Amino acid sequence: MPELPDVELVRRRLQRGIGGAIITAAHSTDRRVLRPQSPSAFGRALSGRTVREVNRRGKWLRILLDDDARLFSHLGMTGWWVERDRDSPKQRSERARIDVLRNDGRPSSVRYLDSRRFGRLIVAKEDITEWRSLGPDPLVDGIRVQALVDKLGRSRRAVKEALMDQSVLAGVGNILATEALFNARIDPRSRSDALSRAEIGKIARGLDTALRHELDARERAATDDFLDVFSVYGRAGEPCPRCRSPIARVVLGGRTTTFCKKCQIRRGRPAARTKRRKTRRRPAN
DNA sequence: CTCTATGTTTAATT
DNA sequence: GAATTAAACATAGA
Repeated sequence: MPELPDVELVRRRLQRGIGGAIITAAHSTDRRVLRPQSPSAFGRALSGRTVREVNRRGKWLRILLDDDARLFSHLGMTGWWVERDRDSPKQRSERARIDVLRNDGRPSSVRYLDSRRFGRLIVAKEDITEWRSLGPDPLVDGIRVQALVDKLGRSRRAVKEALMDQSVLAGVGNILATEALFNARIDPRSRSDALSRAEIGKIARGLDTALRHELDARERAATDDFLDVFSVYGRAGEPCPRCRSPIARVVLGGRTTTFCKKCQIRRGRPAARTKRRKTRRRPAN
């Protein structure tokens, strides 16, 4: 579930649950999620510390501690944090837990759930490269059209692939990019550097609209379940909500992309590439 | 059984 | 070198 709106919701939840609290215990034994750190380092770095604040940039969360150490959390594809009673049993997908004593005196516990384990937990003394190399965050920094023009105008990739580049705008994933381009009425296969300034302005607006719509839906949702509040994402074959023509499906940058061929305008095509012989790589076994 | 999935990194290829 | 691509990671659900 994690794209920017989901991660922002999780940030607020963590801030409420453990912001200002003393960590009484922290455990994780999952070497996949902790890669490449040792499970003992996780507990050692967190236990006894006080949580100063919980921040977010793009899809990364940062939990700042009183000794200036910090825990970074990326949710991958299926990661999620939940607040539970301290004695609440471990779920199958639980990969880590942090138990705290809040300053209102109430004990609490947050659990990291992640069935596929694409997510990561990283303890560090300073900001990690993955965090520092993120582009501007649409909520934290706002979306500046000129910055987008500078970046998109220099890329020859399909505009949707460029939008999902975390150094262009942090937090834009497959859903947001798909929805933003539908709102902007621009074909996701358009060559990024073929777009006019006005069109990039429309993408910025479309992104802002999609972002607020999803954040709003997340805020009022009663559960953590996947929310289907999208115009075209996941709707291949269904009628376009604007013109009723069937929604098309293509693959860009390895990700399923849906759009309306009728009302999303194409601006140039991706760079011509020489045909390539079909080759098969043997799986690393 | 097959196919798909909200993300990122890595190795291979142009 | 850069840029682009498919595959890999691991699991659940339809």
